[in-house]
Parts: sequence; structure tokens; C-alpha cells
Amino acid sequence: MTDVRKRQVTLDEVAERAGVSRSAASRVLNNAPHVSKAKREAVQRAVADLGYVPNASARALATQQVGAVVLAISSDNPEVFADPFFAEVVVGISSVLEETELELMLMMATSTRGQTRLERLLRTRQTDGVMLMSTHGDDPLARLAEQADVPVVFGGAPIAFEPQYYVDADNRGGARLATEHLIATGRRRIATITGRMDEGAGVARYKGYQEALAVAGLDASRVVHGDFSEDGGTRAMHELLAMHPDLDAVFVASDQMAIGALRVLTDAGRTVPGDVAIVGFNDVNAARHTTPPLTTISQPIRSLGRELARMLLATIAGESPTPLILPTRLVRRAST
Amino acid sequence: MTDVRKRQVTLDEVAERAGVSRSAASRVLNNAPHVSKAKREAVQRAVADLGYVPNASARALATQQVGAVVLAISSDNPEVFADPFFAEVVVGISSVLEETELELMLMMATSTRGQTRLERLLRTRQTDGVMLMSTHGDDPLARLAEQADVPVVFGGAPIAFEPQYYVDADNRGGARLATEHLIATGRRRIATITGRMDEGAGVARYKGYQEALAVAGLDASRVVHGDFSEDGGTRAMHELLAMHPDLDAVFVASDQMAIGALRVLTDAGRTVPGDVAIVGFNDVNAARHTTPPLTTISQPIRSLGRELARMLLATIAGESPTPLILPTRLVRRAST
DNA sequence: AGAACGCTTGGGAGCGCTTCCAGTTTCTCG
DNA sequence: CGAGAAACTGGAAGCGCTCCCAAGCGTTCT
Repeated sequence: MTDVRKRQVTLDEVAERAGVSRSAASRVLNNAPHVSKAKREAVQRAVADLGYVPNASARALATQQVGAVVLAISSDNPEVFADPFFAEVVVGISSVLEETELELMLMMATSTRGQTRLERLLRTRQTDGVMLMSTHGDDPLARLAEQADVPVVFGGAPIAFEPQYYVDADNRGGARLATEHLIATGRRRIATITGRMDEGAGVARYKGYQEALAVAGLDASRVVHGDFSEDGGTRAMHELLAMHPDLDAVFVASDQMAIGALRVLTDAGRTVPGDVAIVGFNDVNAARHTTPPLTTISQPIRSLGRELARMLLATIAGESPTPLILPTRLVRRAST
Repeated sequence: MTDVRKRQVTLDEVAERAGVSRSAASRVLNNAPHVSKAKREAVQRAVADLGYVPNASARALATQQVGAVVLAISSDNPEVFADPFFAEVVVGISSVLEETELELMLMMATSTRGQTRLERLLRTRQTDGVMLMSTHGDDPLARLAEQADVPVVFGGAPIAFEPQYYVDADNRGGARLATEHLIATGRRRIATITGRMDEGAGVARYKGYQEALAVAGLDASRVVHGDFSEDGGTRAMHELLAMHPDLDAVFVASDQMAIGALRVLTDAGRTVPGDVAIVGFNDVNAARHTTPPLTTISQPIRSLGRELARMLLATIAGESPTPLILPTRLVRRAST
């Protein structure tokens, strides 16, 4: 543990070199008022000469502000973050944070250990704010977060309650859009493969499906529950085919599942979109490359990240932004 | 700026409640020796009662250790992080960091502002270590990083020099594998679409291609340079077809490009793999869903993240780990 | 029984920065 | 030209924690 590294330059040294007091130097750095122009310049010169950079820890301790916010993903599945979805969210968040002096910390609470850490984070002010994306249904962490003494905004509304601050995609609207599209193109025996029913998105998309069919006076009983995964889609499609061989369309709550379903359909000798039309959800990259390319619902993931960050910034600033629901839209390809 | 929140519990309060000195309490928390069992327990009880959680900033200031490392992505392209590649890397990193008390910070130095921030980070000890993934060739930041007074490990070797600590995938070996596979399956007029030649991976993959052909005594002149993107692949394939209409195989340096190339080939009436075989690189998700599914080179991205984190941990601990090259392997599908 | 040793203990000095406050200087205006 | 206001200035008190050190004590050994 020999400390070879050169000691860091401190504010005192800057002050000394500039011939002012430490307080004055500090004021210059935070460009606070009450510093004469001459001194201000002297300090700036000293800063440049010495290559001074303030010590973040010291500042954090003194100001009681950490200078960092965290994006926390709470899930029971360690794989979630591998979903490109989050990569997009992060890009959106970063683009907003870049304008500020805040750093972004990532926290994946998938293990018990991670949970504990996140919990601790929420209970103490070790961060200036957190963006929480909780995937599984009645995450106790979500409730804890809602009453944490740190600003928290939710990405995607939790299923058990409606938090004060959140931004979400219009899952229900998107699902309705998809189903209406199926109806509009002449389908009548429309099935669905839902997502996990313990996730907000899963429930909302199922609701949208039901609504559209209800409005059209069609039967909404061809339902199998999936889990958002490709394998799940495969299983569900098999089941659907067995139970409702007459179906002529299926709204699948995620592209991953749709890809699995598509294969089952083709293998079973049903043509797509001839015999059965299929629409997915999310517009992942791979949706463009299936045969046929998948009609799907696209949600503005990057915007979601951006708005999430903006909302957090607002709450940190003491404002009370209203929840935000981002629009989804239909991307029509060849599977319908 | 009214501070509604309750003041945080401090070590002093814990000490007082436990009837010990602050130093003793501190020792217990860091489970250092020289504390009697009785006091240790008293402190632990007080901690539990009060719900005490140490203040990270204060600790950081006192120990001169931040308790966080950063993953920095330096690139001229703001989109890079959207690449699922990084999501995987992050998962790998997190899995290792989870075992420690370190937090992960994300820093995308795509704008000038971001660059400045990263630079500042490197010049001062505001983090305990950085993992730098630099995509563009002669990134000045890379050089700066190499002589920073903070431990730095590189993810993917920069092109301009070989850093002391890095972990990379065996891009050259993978490319050779791919090309040899093409040769082994009887192809003789093998072209390549390279990646960006100002990125290490681009260069290495091109080298691997050349080596394999050289060993086999085949012509390695059917070359067009791409940029890793799908559009780039499309463009490159057109060009290749125009210049070398006789080609019977092409090694494409990324799946994205391969997807574009595949379409061009099919549109041009060439069958795959009948007329021309094609192999990509990366094994992205979409590679499974093309028609035909893409033979490709798979690299252990998550391991890369994991090893990156491990190496950083080692250097932070004062060790001098040796660079690591992770193996790549051929995933054969129907395009060859 | 006394010396020597080793573990425990709490005091106190920082870590580098912000910010309050009182004192000083400089303006401004009657 | 003098008084009061306004702007500037630096001292000092923290922010909460770590860690060195000297002092205190109970043991063990001779």
C-alpha cells in the first residue's frame, strides 16, 4: 500500500499561490459572488497552473450532496440487464445527465446482496436520487423506495401501486393498437400470448388486448400466458395451437416470444400472414430479420430514459413533475 | 432548499448509545481487531437500533478511497452504447463487482463535455479505478489513461500502442477460424468486408483473414472496408459484387454488416450458402434469425466484462496481472 | 512479586471543502 | 466631505469518518 502517487493539489495551495484566502478561492470555484475581479482571475490562473481539480469526496461531505444519481434495476432475474432495452435507456439517461455535473451509477439488485445494497442506498442519502426500474410484481423494494428519503422516480409503473413520480410507455395503448390493427385487417379469431402477469407491462398489454376485442365485440378467450422469453413464446404457441386451432391471428406481448411463436407456426405448416397474422411488441432489432419481418409495437425507449432522467432532475430541484406516459406506435411489416 | 429530511445518524451517536468511543465504534464497523467482544456486540446492537449506515462521502474523504470504479466508453459515436455488446459487458462487470463494496459508475465520453469529464477523472483520484473501452483508433484519452495516476485497465487493446493492462477477445484468431472454416468447406475465392480500420477489432479481424489465406496459399485481395454497421455492410457487398463477381465466400467482420450483405446477396440472386458462403462475427442475437441463420464467430462478451473487472480489482490491490486474450469460437449455422 | 508484554481504549488530529460571520474596504450619495 | 450601504475578505467551525498514539490493564514469566 505504498502511496507512490503524488499528493493531490488542494484548494489551500491554489489559494496560497493566488494570494487569497481559501474561502475566496472556494467562491471562485463555485462562481459565487463577492469576489473582486482581480482575485477571481488570480485564482483561475492558479487553478490552471497547478492543474487543480476539486476533490469530489470532500465537496460531497461539505455540501451533503453526492453528485451522483443511480439507475437501479431490481429484478429476480440476473439476466435482465442483458436485454438491449436497458442499453437504450442508459443512452437516454446519459444524454440528459451529460448536461449536468451528475454522475451515473448503475446498480443491479438481482441478488440478495444487491437488494441489500439498494435498500441501504434508499435508506440513507448516499446518492442524490434514484431511478428505479423494478421488473417483478410486488417488489418490496418499490414500496420502500416510494417512501425513501431520497428522490426516487420509477421507470415503468410497479404493479402494486402507483408511485408519485414515474414515466412509462403506453403499454395498454400499444396493445390496443396492435389488436385493432389485427381486427382492421380482417382477423376475427385473435389470440394472445401475454407477458409475465406479475409485471406491469405484462398486465397492461393484456388489458389493451382485451379492450380492443371488447370494443369490437370479439371473443377474447384465446389466451395463454408467457414469460417474455423466446422459449416461453414457443411453449405458449404450441399450447395455443392445441387449444384454439381455429385462430387466425395472435398478438404476442414481446418480440422475443413472437419470434418463438413464429417458428412454431411455420413448423406447424401455417403460413404467416396467410393463415395467421402475428404482431409483436418492442420492435427489437431482430424483429426486422425474421421471415417474414415482424409487425410490432415500437416504444420510444431512449426517450423513456431521457424523460426518466429529466424527471429525476426536476424532483431533485424540488419540483413535483407529473407522471409521464410515452406513446407507442405500430410498425407494420410483413407478418400482418 | 429546505431540508425536510431527518438528519442522518452518525457514528458518534452510535458510539454514545453503545457507550464506547467513536474510534471503537469505527473499528467494529470495519471489523478491525482490538475490540472486546462485549463492546463489539454493544456497537452492533446500537447500529441496528439506530439504523445506522456509514456516510460514504465522509469515509471516502478519510480513507482517500472513493468506493467506486468507472466504466468509461470513449468514442466519437454517441450511439455506441446502444450496442447490446456493452449491456453484456456491464452484466459481466457487475457480477464481479457485486462481490465487493465497489459501485459502478458509467461514463460515456462521446461529446467534448464527456471527454473533459473523463479526462478530469483520469487526472485526479475521483475514482478507485477505471475500465476504459475506447473504440476509435488513436484516442488521445487512451494515452492519457495509460499514464494516469489511477489504475486503468483497457477493454480491447487500443490500436496505437499496447497498454500494460488489458483484456481483449481473440479477434485475429476468430477471424482466422472463420476463414479457415470457409477454406475447409471448399471455398477458394474468399472475400472480406472489414470493420473500421481505425479500431483494434477491425484491424485484427482483417489480419486474421489474411493469415488464413496466406497459409492456404489463396488470394487475399478481395477486400472492401466497411464500418461495422448494417448499411455499411450493404454498401460494401455491392462494391464487392461489382469488383469481384467471382467470389464464392465472404468473411464479414461483424454480424450487423453480414446481415446487410446477406440481403444484398439474396437480392442479387446468389444463393447462400449455395453460390456464396458467408460468416459473420460477434454472434449477436439477430444472427440466429436471418435466412439462412448466420454462421458466425462468438466471443465471450460477458467473460470479457468479468475479466475486465477482475483485472481492475487486481491492479487496485497492487498486483500486476498480465493481459488476457479471451478465446473466440466458431458457431456454425446454415450460411456456410 | 515485579517486570515485561500485548491487547484494548478513547482522545485527537486530520481528510479537503463549504459557508457563516464578523471585520475591513470601497462606494455612493446627500 | 462624512456617513451609511454595499461589496469584499479571511478566520474558523464544521461535514462524518479513519487511524495514529499514548495510556490503561490484565497476563504471563522469571
